[in-house]
Amino acid sequence: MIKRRKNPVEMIHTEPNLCSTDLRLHILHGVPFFASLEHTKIEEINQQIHEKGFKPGDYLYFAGDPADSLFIIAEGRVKLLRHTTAGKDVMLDLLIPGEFFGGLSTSSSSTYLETAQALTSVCALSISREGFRTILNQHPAVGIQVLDLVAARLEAAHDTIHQLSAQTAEQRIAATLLMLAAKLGEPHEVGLLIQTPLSRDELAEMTATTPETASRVISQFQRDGWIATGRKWIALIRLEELLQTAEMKV
Amino acid sequence: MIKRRKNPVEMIHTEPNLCSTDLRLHILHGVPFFASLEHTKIEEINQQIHEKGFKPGDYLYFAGDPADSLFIIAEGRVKLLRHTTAGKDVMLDLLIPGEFFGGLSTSSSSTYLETAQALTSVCALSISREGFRTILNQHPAVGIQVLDLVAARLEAAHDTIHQLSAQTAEQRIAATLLMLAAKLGEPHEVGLLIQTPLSRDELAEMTATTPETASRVISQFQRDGWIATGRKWIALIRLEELLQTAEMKV
DNA sequence: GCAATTATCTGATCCATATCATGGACTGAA
DNA sequence: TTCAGTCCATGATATGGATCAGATAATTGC
Repeated sequence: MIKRRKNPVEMIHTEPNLCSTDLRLHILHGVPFFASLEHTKIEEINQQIHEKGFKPGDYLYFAGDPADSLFIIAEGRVKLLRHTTAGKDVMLDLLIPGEFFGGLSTSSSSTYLETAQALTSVCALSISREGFRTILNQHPAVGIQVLDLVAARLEAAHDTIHQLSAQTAEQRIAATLLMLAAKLGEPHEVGLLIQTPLSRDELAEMTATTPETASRVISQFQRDGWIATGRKWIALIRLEELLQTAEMKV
Repeated sequence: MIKRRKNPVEMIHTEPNLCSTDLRLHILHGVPFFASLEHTKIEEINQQIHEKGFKPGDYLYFAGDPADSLFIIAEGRVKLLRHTTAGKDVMLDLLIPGEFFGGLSTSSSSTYLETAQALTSVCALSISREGFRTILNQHPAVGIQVLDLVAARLEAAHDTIHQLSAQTAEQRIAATLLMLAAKLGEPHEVGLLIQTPLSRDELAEMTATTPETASRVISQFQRDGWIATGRKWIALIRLEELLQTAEMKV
């Protein structure tokens, strides 16, 4: 019987409301769509940026709130959720430092459609929609890079629609683990560790399954030796087998 | 027993390769992201545009083809498909005149991820990716409008993910009929006619169901008096009941 | 006008996963 | 160290929809 290990996921320790100026500038420089800007431009942008800290479980905003700000994660992890009227949550994205979310809603939709919730301690930077629009007008190269990133998200959403339409729960879970490892994976003695807290509930939210189904599949993957896992953590060991499962013909 | 009617959907008669210059300029003026450009600019853009005609069933391009052009539909209807290895098609979008598709793939994906297929006779305009990028660089307002349109598509894709994750086949079909009526609906004596050829197979492709399930649900909606339907056509009669079905708690 | 083909409808059966329930293990606070 | 709360694992049962099959109706081509 495989003995469960202590949770190897590092809990990110950010004091709420403690984003240093150095961290902000470091993050802003690292944001892909500002990469084409000069240092002085980024410092100008920094003047328009607000910052806020959140504890795990805190909500950055709710669906239905006025969509007046764009957010960028400086530290921590955030999930974007849509709620059903039956109370079931669907996780649309798990975001990491440097990623933006929130105020891209078009003018025809003046409220947030998703809810943003902190998975860990989070420091988030925000800029008003007007401020962001001004940057887009003044710097076409920024607009093109944002367009490329949103187009890439649209392709990823189409991947998900494809999976949900034609794949089994096991295939979707295998594919999701591989996607998370590509995004958040860190080599660790237990395997390629997905470096974020990840409960069976959250995995179910991402794969259109229930916690019970996620638990059955994850347990089977562990018995097969493909992953190592415990409470709120998963590390991949046999990526090749997971890849074959994800791509298997139905 | 409800007697089936002759197909009220008008078959669009476009001679392949016969987009008049008038039609081209009319369409280019109507494209939302060119709305901010002056007439002389649009005529300049018209110089870079190629046109091509397609018969129903023809493929504009296949998944895996080099992604070198952006397309705009001048006339007709096009569907975007992703194929599974098991041969099941998933329809991601049904596009109408004025809508663009194709060459927004980011540089990390140099081939088309979807297949584009003509549902009717189609006249399509195309411009190279380089040409389109030049327009974006020269006209920031165009880039911002394209960004808004792609962001709106991302929201629609998230809607679909939400539906696929948490709704029944009947709810998804009701929601899809309403979406199609909002996009393509024309008042007709049979009801609000979805003005495109639409078989049970195609409806199944859009709703992650099978043609048999689509047929059962559509027959039930007709028996309930909510729609009128026949071979390859559907008209909505009781939109309120369909809306309630789509939003019903699971 | 008729035959062939295509599209739709309906029935029977099967299955993947949800639902409901229970027990065990781990974590954190007192 | 203990206990309450949370998370996970597993079993039994129910169900929505897929699969397979056959019949009927509409359309198209000769």
